[in-house]
Amino acid sequence: MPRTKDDKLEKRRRFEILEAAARCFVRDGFHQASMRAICAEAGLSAGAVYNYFPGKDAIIEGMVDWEREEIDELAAYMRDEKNALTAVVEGARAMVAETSAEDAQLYAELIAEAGRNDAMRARFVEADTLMVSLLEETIARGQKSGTITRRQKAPGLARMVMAIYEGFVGRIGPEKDNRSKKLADLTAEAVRRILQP
Amino acid sequence: MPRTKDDKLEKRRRFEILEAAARCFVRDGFHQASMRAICAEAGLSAGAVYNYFPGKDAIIEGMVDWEREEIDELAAYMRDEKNALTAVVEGARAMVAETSAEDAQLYAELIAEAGRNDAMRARFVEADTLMVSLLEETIARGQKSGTITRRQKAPGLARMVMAIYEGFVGRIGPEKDNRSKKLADLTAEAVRRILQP
DNA sequence: ATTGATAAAACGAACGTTCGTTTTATATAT
DNA sequence: ATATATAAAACGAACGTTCGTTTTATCAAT
Repeated sequence: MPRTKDDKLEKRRRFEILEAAARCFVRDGFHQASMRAICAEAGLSAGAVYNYFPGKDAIIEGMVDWEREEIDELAAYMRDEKNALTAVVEGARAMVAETSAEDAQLYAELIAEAGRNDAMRARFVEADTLMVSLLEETIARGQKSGTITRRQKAPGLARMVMAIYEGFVGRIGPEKDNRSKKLADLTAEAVRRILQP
Repeated sequence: MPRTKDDKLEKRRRFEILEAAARCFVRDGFHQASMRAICAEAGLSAGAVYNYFPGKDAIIEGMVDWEREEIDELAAYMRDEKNALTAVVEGARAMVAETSAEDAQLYAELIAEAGRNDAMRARFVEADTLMVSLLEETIARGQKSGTITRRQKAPGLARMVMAIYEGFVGRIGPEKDNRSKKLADLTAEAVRRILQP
């Protein structure tokens, strides 16, 4: 009898490879990290890794999808929070607070890559649009209930919030003071100033 | 008797090579752009290029210094403008308005590279610190004269402005609406909301 | 015995860089 | 003026390495 294929094992292996690759990418960048290094980090041989992914590009593309999961979590939180202003302000704070230096670096790599790799761009813009839509929706809700200013339309406000959030994530790198709580507080404060009536 | 060395030519050639390299880097990224492609783009042979730069790393590092020049221009404008609030708001607007899609892409590459290349990091942080200091100084001036809110200290406000500016530069990529005037207007509006009393 | 998973070795292609050579331009000597 | 000497500038083939990937051999489990 043949050895039976174990789906659980396959999922776990794929995830382990992606995690190992992420560590390599943070350290060396997408195109300086070698497949050899990724295989070594995953504790597997080249042949094994190529059984789980068709090539390096597929591994790189796998990095984008993690972002989607975070957005889904954020969406769940923001839709549960009744006060729309609080939802956006605390959502932004949490997103910055939960971003490690490694996450920020990987995110920077993704942005750079999305600018010139069509497959990555498509996935990245998709996630971005989802995020902006979520913000617009929540902000419009707040404008209706009066907790958020009506002096600017929701799409414009959403883009401001998005810029602030991404801008502060970008600042995790240069700021030597690594306590991201400070940055998260500033994020929340800035978003609140933008949105409050 | 020998031909004398032409300093003018040397400066110009170096600049031409950096410009050619920038086009390649925008198209392919720092580590996917080959020296061959850069040489071809510059219209020179490999040997010629290596007469002007010791290697690829030196060319990559040359990219950072352009940022410094922009900051110096901004500093000149902000120090001339008497109204500190106007200086910061319009400075931020101009910086976003004058950033092309190619500039934004190159900037994204720089950020990613600075995160893992020590030489680049040092140059990048230096420019970043200069920019934050300029903002702090101008904001403090505005707080003294009363055109800028005193509810938050200058360092915090400076970091908010910085995040907004960089956040909107980052949005040049994902936003399909390429007219950056819209983004520049949003930038100015957001900065004004953060700073006004 | 047969099948799938893994390891290890090997592949051609492309990389950054080097270096011996050729071309180009100019200052002097005739 | 012309010819010559000389250094700057550019060329481009070739180097050794390393890349992503493929092939081959071995192991473990049915």
